[in-house]
Amino acid sequence: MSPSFAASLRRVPLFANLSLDQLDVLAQHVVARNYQQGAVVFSEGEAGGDLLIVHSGQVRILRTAATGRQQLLSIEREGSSLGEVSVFDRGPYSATAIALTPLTLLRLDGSLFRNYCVQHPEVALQVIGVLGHRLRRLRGLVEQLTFQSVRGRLIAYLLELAREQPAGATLRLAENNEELAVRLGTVRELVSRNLGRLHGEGLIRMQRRAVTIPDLDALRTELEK
Amino acid sequence: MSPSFAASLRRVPLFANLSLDQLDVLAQHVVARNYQQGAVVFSEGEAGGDLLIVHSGQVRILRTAATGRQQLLSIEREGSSLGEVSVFDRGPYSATAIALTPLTLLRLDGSLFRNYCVQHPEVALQVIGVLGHRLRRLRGLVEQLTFQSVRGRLIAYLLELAREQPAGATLRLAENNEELAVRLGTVRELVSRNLGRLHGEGLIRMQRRAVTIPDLDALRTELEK
DNA sequence: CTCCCACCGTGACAAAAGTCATCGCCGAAC
DNA sequence: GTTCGGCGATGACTTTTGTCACGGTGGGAG
Repeated sequence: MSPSFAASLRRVPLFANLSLDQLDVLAQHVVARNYQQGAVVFSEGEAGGDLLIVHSGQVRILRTAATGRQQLLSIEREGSSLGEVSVFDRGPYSATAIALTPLTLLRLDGSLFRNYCVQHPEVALQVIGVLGHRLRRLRGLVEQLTFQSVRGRLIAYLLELAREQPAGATLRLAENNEELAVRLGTVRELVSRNLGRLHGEGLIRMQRRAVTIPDLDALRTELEK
Repeated sequence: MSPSFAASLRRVPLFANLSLDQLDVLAQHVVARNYQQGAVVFSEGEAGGDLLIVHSGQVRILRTAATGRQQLLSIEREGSSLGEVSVFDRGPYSATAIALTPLTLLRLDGSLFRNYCVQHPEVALQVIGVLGHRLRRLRGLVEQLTFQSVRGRLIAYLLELAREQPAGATLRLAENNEELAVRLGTVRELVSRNLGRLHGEGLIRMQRRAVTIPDLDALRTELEK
């Protein structure tokens, strides 16, 4: 017997407006699949078509260049959905998805989901909401990439991390410099140098991968120029 | 008497699935407004909420930095819609819209349109389609910005223009270097220099603003490195 | 015809980004 | 304890990007 995924679907924003009964029905159409950490879930250009939902774990969504350089677009966690765009325009995936942790995805047939959206416009509106959110974030990324230096993007990211933390707390960089580089759209060395420079200037303190920001405002000011 | 805008609405992809009668109904709720060339339709951060439709003319959608530099996100023409994201999440506009030509926009009340999407899920699906398209384009932009030099982006743009032309034809640059810079996310001088360099290398021929590409493949190859 | 003015082109720098190679350190495996 | 491998730091350069300042030009307004 396959387990019921209704409980998992309940945590999916896309399905926020559905009743438990409705979730049960959907859950019966869902197929689970596991991925090892580092596994490629799908690649840019590949044909998509189904809706994927993160049941557990995290996925990196990124774009890859021929040179091997990568740019992180987002990280999707439990409850997030992937590949909605492909579901609706039936086009290929426009990015690559790689399991950041051990990962379980639920797959829902594309045409089934499309139909479901027609039958349940609330769900369609949620899809719109999710896409809208992505669009906003992506525009932010574009802005950072065109207007800010690597330094600026790094500072912005540190400030973002700091916002999720109690003020003054030391934050652990979960990623290594290579991953940070992918996030910021640059290369390892520049991350290293810029962290070093920020440290040298006293704007951050660092020991190992633990960062403290002695003066948030000073860092913020730095961002404006 | 206000004119009927049903004919105009017919050309809007969002409403592609609606009958003429339905369009007539919608048309009655629409308010037109004119803008001079160069006029700011809305600014980033401003509160939105209504759906805007390009009745005639063109709008530039762009993001602006504090320094005055700009990055073009898209150009919307007759039949395109603006501000869908704000309609559905009721957030502020995430970009600035500026009339590129004399412009007439139709405005449709946000909550009315949201309701309409619930009543007519086909319309909601079209919204999803439009947002999906934007997302794809924007990801392409992100890729260009992170992986390509100004030169590369310029070449890519020239090739894109060339694709819309009969092969071998000379293409007119409709934009001046300043506007090209905004499109490519850089500054005027770099556009000038890079065009000059491409010319010097024989990859393009230029007289005034008329560009010919003697060897498309040569230019394409150039892009890969 | 002449005078502007909007645009283009460029030289000269300064700063940032990216590449390559090398060194050192820490922690896990043996 | 020793070894090895992954990761971070960094020096030395090259290339690209961006800034400032000027000089030139062509086309429209008067």
